[in-house]
Amino acid sequence: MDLRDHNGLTEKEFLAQYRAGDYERPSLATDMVIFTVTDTEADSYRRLPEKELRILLIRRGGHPYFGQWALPGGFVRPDETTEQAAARELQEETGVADVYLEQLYTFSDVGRDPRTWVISCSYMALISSDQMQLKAGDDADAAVWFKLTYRLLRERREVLEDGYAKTMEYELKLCAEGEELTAVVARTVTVRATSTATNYNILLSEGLAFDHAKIIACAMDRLRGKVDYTDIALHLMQERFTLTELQQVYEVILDKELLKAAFRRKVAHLVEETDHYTENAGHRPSRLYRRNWEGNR
Amino acid sequence: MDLRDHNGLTEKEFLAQYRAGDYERPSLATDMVIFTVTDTEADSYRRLPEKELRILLIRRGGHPYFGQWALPGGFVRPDETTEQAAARELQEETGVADVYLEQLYTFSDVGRDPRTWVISCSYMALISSDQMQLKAGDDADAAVWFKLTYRLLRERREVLEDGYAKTMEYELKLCAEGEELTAVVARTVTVRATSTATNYNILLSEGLAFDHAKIIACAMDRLRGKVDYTDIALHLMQERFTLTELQQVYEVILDKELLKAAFRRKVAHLVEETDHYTENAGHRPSRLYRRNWEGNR
DNA sequence: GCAATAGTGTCTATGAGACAATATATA
DNA sequence: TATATATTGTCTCATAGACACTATTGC
Repeated sequence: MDLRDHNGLTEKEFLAQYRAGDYERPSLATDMVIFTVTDTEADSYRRLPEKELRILLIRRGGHPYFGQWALPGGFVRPDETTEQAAARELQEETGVADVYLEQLYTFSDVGRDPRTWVISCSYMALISSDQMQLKAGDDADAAVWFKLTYRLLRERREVLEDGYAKTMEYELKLCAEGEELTAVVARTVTVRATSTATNYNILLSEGLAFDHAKIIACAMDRLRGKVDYTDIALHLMQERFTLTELQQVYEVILDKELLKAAFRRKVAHLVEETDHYTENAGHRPSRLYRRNWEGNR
Repeated sequence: MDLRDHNGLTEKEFLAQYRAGDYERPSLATDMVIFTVTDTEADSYRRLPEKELRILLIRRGGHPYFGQWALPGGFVRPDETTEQAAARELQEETGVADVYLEQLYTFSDVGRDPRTWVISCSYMALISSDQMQLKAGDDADAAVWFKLTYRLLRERREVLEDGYAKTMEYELKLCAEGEELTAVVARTVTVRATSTATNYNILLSEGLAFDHAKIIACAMDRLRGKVDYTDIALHLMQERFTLTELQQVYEVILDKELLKAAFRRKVAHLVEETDHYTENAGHRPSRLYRRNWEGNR
C-alpha cells in the first residue's frame, strides 16, 4: 500500500530513512539449563544403580564472578533467534543437535550483570546420558556435570492488607568432584484482590555466578511441573530402557518415591514394548521399552 | 575476593575499565495481550446476556504497518525489568495497577520488525470489565477492545524420516465497530527420535501488525491451558459474580460448552459464597460468589 | 401458568493410591 | 536356595461426564 504518514512518507521511504538508536539497547544473552541423568556405581552385583539428575556448569575464567560456576550460554547474534543461539551453544558445548529445547523465561532484573545491561532469555534442554560426550579441548573452558538436588526447605505465609504472600524456600545443591555449590531460592506467590503474581528471589548463592540460581530453580519448577502431564522425561532416557529406570528418573526429578503399579499404568501409553530384556542382573530380567511417539496424546 | 584475571585485574578494576559494545544489541520491547470479558446486550428481559472475550488493540499512526492494529506495548528502559515495563504500559493505557500479569514468551524472529533488530518479551494481562475504563485523550492513540475468537480450523499430520509433525491451524478473528481482522496461525509440534519442538507460524494476517497474531495465539493457548488447573479465570470476574457467569467465562475462553453440575463441583473451592443474590431477573435469583484466595490449592 | 435460569442428586466410567501376590534371573 | 527385582491383580477412593429432577422468580 502507499499510505503516507504525517511526514508524507510511504512505508518504503520511511524504512529507507529510519535510523535506530533512539532507545538505549540491552545486550541479549541466552543461558541454558542442560539436564541429563546418570547412573551411580552399583554397590552389589545384583543391586540396581541409582539415578542422579545433573546439569552442566562452566567455570568462569574471568571477571565478573571469576572462578565461580555459570550456566552455559552466550550472546545472541542479530541474524539468529534466541532459540537458534541456544541450539548453537548446545552444539558447541556438547556436540548434540537433535535435542529437546524449551524456552523458560526471560530475566531482566536491573543489575543482574555487573558489567552492563544484559537480559537473558533462558532455555532448558534435556539430553540422554549417552549423548553427553563433552567436546573436550575445543573450547578450553572447564565444563562439568554437577549432580543437582532441589528440596523444599521452608514454607512461609504472610498476611497482607488485601491478600497474602506464600513463600517456598528451596535449597539448591550442586555437587561434582570436590566442588559443592549451595543456593537458596525463594518462590513467592503474592495473592491480592485482583491479582496473583509469582516471584523468584535468591537468598543465598555460594559459587554460582550471576542470577543463575534463579534460572536453575525456574528450570526445576518447570521440569517438575511438566513431568507428570507430558512425556518430557522420556527425552532423558536412552533409546531403550526399563520401566524401573524410567520410574527412577521420575523419582529423582520429583524427589519423591512413587508406587510401582500406579506408575506403570500412568506411563503405559508413553512407551512401546520391545522384545529385548536386560541380562546378567542377579534377578528376573526386565523388559526393555522405547518411547512411543504417539503417546503424547 | 581479590582474584586477578589473566590481565592481572581485580574484579573492581575489571568493572571500572569494562566497556560494552563488543556485541551488536537489539532493541527490547514488551507487547501485551490484555484480556477482558464483556456482556452482550440481553435480547429479552429474562434472558441472560452472553459473555465475549476481548483484547485491547491500538491503531498504528505511523509506519511500519501504518493504519493496522497492534498490541499495546513499548520499549523497555534500562532501569526497569520487562515486567515493570509491561505494568507501566498497562497503567498508561488502562489506568489499572493491581492486575494479573504473566510473562508469555520472548519472540526474536529475524526480521519480525522491518525497521531494525527488535525482540519482544510478551505478557498476558487479565482484567475485569469494570476496570477497563480506557484513559481517553491522554495518549491520543485509537485503543479499541476487539472481540476475539480463536477456533481450530484444520489439523494436519506429516510423516518425517525419523518422526512426524502435527500441525493445528487456528483461525483468529478480531471484531470491533466495523473492523474485522482475520489471521490464521499454525502451531506445529515436531516429534523426532530424541526431541520434541513446538513452533508457531503465521499463515495469514489481515490488519494485524508485526507478528502479533502469533503473540495473541500464544496467549490464547496459555490461557486455555491454565484455565482448568488454576484459578486464573477469576481475574476476569468482577468482585461479585454468579456461578453461571463464571461458567460462561470458562466457556468463552475454551470455546466449548461445559456441564453445569460438573463445573460447579470443579470450581467450588475456588469461590466463596456471599449472602447476596441477583435481583429482577425474570427467573429464580442466583447466589453471588466472590473469589476464594485460598482456593488456589 | 410459563419461560428461563438456579441448584442438587445420582449413576457410571476412569484413574490414582495402596498393598498384595506371583514370577524369574544369578551367585 | 536366597536375594533382589519384575510384573500383574484388585480393592478403595476421588473426580469428571452425563443426565435428570426440583426450585424460584417476573410477567
